[in-house]
Amino acid sequence: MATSTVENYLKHMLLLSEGGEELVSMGALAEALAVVPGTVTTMVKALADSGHVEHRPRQGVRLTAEGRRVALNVLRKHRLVECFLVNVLKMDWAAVDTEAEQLEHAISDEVLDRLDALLGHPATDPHGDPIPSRQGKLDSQVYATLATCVVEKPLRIVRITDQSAEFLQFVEQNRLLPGESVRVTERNLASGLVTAKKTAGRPLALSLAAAGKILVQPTR
Amino acid sequence: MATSTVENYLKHMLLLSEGGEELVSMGALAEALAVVPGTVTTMVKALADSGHVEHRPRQGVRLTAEGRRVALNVLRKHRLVECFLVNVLKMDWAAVDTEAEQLEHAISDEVLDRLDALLGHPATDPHGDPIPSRQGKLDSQVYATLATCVVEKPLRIVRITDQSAEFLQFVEQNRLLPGESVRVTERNLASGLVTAKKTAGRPLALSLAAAGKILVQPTR
DNA sequence: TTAGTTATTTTGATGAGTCAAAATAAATGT
DNA sequence: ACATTTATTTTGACTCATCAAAATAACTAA
Ligand SMILES: [Mn+2]
Ligand SMILES: [Mn+2]
Ligand SMILES: [Mn+2]
Ligand SMILES: [Mn+2]
Repeated sequence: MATSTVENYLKHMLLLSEGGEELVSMGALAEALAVVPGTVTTMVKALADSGHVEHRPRQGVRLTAEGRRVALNVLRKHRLVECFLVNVLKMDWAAVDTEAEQLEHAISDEVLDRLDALLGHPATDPHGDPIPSRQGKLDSQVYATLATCVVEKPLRIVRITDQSAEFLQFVEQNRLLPGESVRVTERNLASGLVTAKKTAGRPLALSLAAAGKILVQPTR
Repeated sequence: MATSTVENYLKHMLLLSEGGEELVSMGALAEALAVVPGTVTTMVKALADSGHVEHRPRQGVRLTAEGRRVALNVLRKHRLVECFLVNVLKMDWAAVDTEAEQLEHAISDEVLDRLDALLGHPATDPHGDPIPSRQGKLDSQVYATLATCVVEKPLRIVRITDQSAEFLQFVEQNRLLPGESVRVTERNLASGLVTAKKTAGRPLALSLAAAGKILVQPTR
């Protein structure tokens, strides 16, 4: 069995490659895993030996089919556990990522299946992040964000792509949760400000950086 | 935070001392943890340095108040997780010990509290093992077993003190689960055999060793 | 081109947890 | 009392995951 360290390396490679085939840089991986770059180089060489990744020295690293399989399984555990913590245990959605970071390595495939059934086979976790299927299929649909969407068009929030407690609390405070309706009333590239408005409520100002973390789709 | 290795050492010391103050031998601990005795000596010295245990060289080891506190918390997690797996996820009671062995190190105190509430603050786990209270109180009541109880007296099964899947499956097969009524119709020390009888059903033969793992109390 | 900047790799070291095998202490039996 | 058996401790070695700091390769700007 893969150690939790190995599982974390593989999961973060999957996340950093956007689910695709792109090479992930050593630096990005070091940053994501909070270790120094030299550590990543060492580990990646070991992962290449065990057949989980393909290492292109000085260019980057990519998951093999086997590495991707393991990574998807860990990601599925992470996101289903988040669902459980929020929907069943009623925990704060800003706190569950930290919890799931540990639990994703501790639950068996058997428990995973039963959790999935208990929760009714959800497609996304509480942040709108897609849950890989049991067969390893991961939704890779590309969405607009509050930083890139058409102005004045009515939108539905589908996903928040920042797991930090601070940002998630801000989102909750301002009722910008997945499922909510919203529209952008103004966007000023020069000042870097986006103004969003919910059907009921006063306009809210966001930086472009913050707006870019809120994924939306046109209301059908 | 204690590593999961440290948590396992402390938890097994608690179990091997029967919750009391007795010294635990290095050999017993090595056996329980499936490591060689030399490893235990090394680890116990480290645990003594960190204040979790008191080591009497060549005699044994015992938990300090702090070590006991940590051990009780881990044991509480283990047993509450077992309850969750059996009562909520409907898993086989013979399989949950292995699962809980990992999960006991991965869940936070926050999740522990919420699981406890979800389950309705159970006093015992699916095997009848007492769950330490949030305050660190552990029921230490001494029970008779099918190997020691009075013959022909009506009894209620309260606990199975063997976590092995084989034994638990045997117990389940023969409906000797905690809560069930039973009485011993015969006990032969020479042959080492105990005959137990449920109100409905044919008599069942058990070795003294097996009978000693089934804890009972007189039906009130 | 060439010098400087940045990313990556290499090297040497560390801590945690483990084992094998040798050394030692304690308990036991005659 | 002494030799033998058994439990424990010590020693030296190993794996995994990590860091600090030096070396190297690759990119970038003059
Ligand atoms: Mn993790
Ligand atoms: Mn999430
Ligand atoms: Mn454990
Ligand atoms: Mn149990």
